[in-house]
Amino acid sequence: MKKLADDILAKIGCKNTKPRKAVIEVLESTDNPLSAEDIFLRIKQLGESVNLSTVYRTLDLMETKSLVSKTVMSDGKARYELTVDGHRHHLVCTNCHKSVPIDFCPLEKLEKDIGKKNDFDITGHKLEIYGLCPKCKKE
Amino acid sequence: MKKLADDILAKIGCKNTKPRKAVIEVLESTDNPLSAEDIFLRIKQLGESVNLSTVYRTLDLMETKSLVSKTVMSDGKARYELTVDGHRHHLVCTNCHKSVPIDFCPLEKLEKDIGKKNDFDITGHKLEIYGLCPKCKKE
DNA sequence: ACTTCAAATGCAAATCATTTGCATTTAAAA
DNA sequence: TTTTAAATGCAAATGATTTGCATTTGAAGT
Repeated sequence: MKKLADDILAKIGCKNTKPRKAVIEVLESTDNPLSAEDIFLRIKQLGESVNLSTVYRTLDLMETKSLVSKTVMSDGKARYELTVDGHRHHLVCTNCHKSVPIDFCPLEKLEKDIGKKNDFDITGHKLEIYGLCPKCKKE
Repeated sequence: MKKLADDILAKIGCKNTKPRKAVIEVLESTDNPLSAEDIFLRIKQLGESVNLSTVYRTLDLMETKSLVSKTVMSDGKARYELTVDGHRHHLVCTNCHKSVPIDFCPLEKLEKDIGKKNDFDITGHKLEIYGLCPKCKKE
């Protein structure tokens, strides 16, 4: 079977290595942003071995190619997610740090106007909504 | 003359010290988010002396009291700004890192609906719009 | 004003996510 | 296969932020 990971690596025009495939496959398998270490650990759980540096290098590479978005969260760690299926925003629990993707973007229509008004060439945006998730509410 | 810094410190109920006043005054004097080091350097320029640790401690303190908002930017450094006059979003130049405050918030009305839909207690959000500023566009 | 003491500061050392240098390995072009 | 630039692993470096601790200081009570 053909894997998305292979397509992505082919598109970037870089070597199709096992560590890179592993990183992409982990990112594919979730809809929450993951930290480099999350990804590292999940790869290990799958029985493979990668170096954390390589995870970082792969993520950086993909970010430069706009295939991954990087967001530094308030805990000081960055979270990464595939942008292959369009950008996405999240509800983030301020207690347990879990996040839930939301399916719309209030910026899409506004960006152009804002850009014109301020003479900026808008290239993107980042939005996160914070709160307490159902579980943490109860505690 | 009465200073905002004094009011703020009184409100938090903590000691009114020179370093803390200096941090708040620097934050008051700008409408861009500043890094801890930015603040540290500006205080020095004003002829005063503070320790960088103290700047961090003051910012942390104020963040816990919701008087300052902290945003970790993609360069890995956090930027801080007063929230005294309500929260605010910014246009951030991806080239020179300058930022311009924008005066509206597309989330205000939507937050409640999103919260209900996902069973979250929403406490806030963070939004940044990226692009090239007028200067950097030309280069 | 003076005393007292918890709170705040300064300094240096520690932390921790991320980055980097370099020797070794590997994908893929010839 | 052979070749070679690109990628990896490992350990050490980096850099923003945090922390431990001895010293200083604001402000509450006298």
